[in-house]
Amino acid sequence: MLMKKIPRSYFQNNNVVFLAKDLIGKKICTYFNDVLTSGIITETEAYSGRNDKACHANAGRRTNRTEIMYQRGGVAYVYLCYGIHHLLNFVTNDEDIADAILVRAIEPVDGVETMLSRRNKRKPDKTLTSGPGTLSQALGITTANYGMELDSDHLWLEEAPDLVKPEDIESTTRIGIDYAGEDALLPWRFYLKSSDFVSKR
DNA sequence: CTAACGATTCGCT
DNA sequence: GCGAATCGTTAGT
Repeated sequence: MLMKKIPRSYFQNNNVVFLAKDLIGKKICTYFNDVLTSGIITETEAYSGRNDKACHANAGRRTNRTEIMYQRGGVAYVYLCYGIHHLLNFVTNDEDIADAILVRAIEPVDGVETMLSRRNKRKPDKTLTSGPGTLSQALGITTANYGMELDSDHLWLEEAPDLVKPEDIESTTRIGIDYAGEDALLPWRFYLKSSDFVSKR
């Protein structure tokens, strides 16, 4: 099935919360070492560079790590969490506005054998890609892909294969950001209700 | 230079 | 349910 690649301009939308929800159901693909792996995005979280204490680049915070978030939307922000997990984000909005979307879960589609191998697993189940660290591992994404364009030959997104209606999507508070104070209450996490591949209910 | 810690995961109880 | 794993980033001395 031939699907249309999503252009980088898609990520330049100025509403990161809208985009985080809109990304549910879309397909993310990687092509490393002549192997295609892909999955349907089932869970995301929005982070706003302005007025969001949970965001690494909140209030103009500019470091080597967050620098990529200030680029024009359409590139990857990958960072190492707990010294172990590589977490994948999509940089969105315009230049100098450090919005990003964390991909928290996908439903495997192509290259399941490769994903199993990368994850050191024998059989596919919901633990294969239902979490921000595990899906990155399954797709072969590491901090080496920091700054990679999201319409490149190695990492790209495709239009949703199936229609996802607004009522198919649940919105809740974001995970693991208790340090953000009142911003931890924002309903900026989205997931596909019908999917088994969701990190937490 | 030093120390604390994290947008997590896994194994063990 | 709890705690270890593990290291780059960050802020403070």
